Amino acid sequence: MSLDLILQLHRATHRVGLFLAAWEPPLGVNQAEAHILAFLAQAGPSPIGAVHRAFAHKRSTLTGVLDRLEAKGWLAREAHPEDRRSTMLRLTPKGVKQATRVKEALAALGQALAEELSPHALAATSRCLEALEHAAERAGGGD
Amino acid sequence: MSLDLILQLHRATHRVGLFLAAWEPPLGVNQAEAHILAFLAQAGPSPIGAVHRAFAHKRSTLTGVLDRLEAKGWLAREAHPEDRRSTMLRLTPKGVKQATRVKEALAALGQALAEELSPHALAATSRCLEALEHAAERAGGGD
DNA sequence: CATATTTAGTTCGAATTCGTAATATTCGGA
DNA sequence: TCCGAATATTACGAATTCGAACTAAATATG
Repeated sequence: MSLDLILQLHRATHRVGLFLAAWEPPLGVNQAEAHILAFLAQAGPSPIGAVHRAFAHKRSTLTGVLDRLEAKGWLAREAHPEDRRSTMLRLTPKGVKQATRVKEALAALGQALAEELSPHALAATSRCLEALEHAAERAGGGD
Repeated sequence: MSLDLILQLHRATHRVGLFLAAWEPPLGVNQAEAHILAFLAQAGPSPIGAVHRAFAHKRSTLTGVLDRLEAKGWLAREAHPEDRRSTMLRLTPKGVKQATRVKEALAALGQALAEELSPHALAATSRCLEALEHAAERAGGGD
């Protein structure tokens, strides 16, 4: 049953957090911060809303996470050129360096995963997670 | 790349939380509590260690969650018949009722998911998540 | 043009989770 | 029997997340 799948999803997410926490030398970021660094490194400068949609954090939670990353000097809030309500996020050079370390850790996890699963299986999982997101969103989780 | 997969995993987990929070009538539990109720309903009376392994919460966190569930009258801590260090968790009748509601919500999500994906795809995802858990655990996330 | 609604983001207090250390009890093996 | 490991609790401050109210800017509506 897919009840198990949901519980498994939760467990796997926790385990990824433990994995990142155990990385040597320590990354110095928690899971939320790590993911946002990785996202910005990949997507380039992005409005806050894009990050919000990418992770489905509460907005207030996201503000706090961004505050911390900014305080560490890893990202900067800039004016959005086309919408003065909005804020652009850009990694600083130090932030890029930090994001690289996070990506190394995630890549190592991906490597370990790739040894056990075929690319086809990974792609199938990605599609399934996407379907899960859509299903959850449609059925009520709209923020 | 599987970097995306990890980010996607995080996003999907959050969306499940939003889905549960939006369920009507409100479940009255947060995600951690909901999952533990569902787990116990499915597994039957279980030692705390089993729940800990099932979700990879910090032990101190788990103690707090169990305290709340016990305070609400949904579960009881009982002596373990074979190991007097350990504690068995058993849902009360009220807890069973509550767990049923949680399972209905999760089943609805599973239903929405099943409309988009084949059982085969769901099974493949389950295997992939399992591999991810093992990979993360081996590579450093041992608690 | 004036007003209402929507969208983007922050603030702040409360609830939750975490990290760590200390304690107690019991199990299992040498 | 004795000692190390395992199971769980407690305590408590710190860090994180959340919920609700709020500001400000853009957009829609009449």
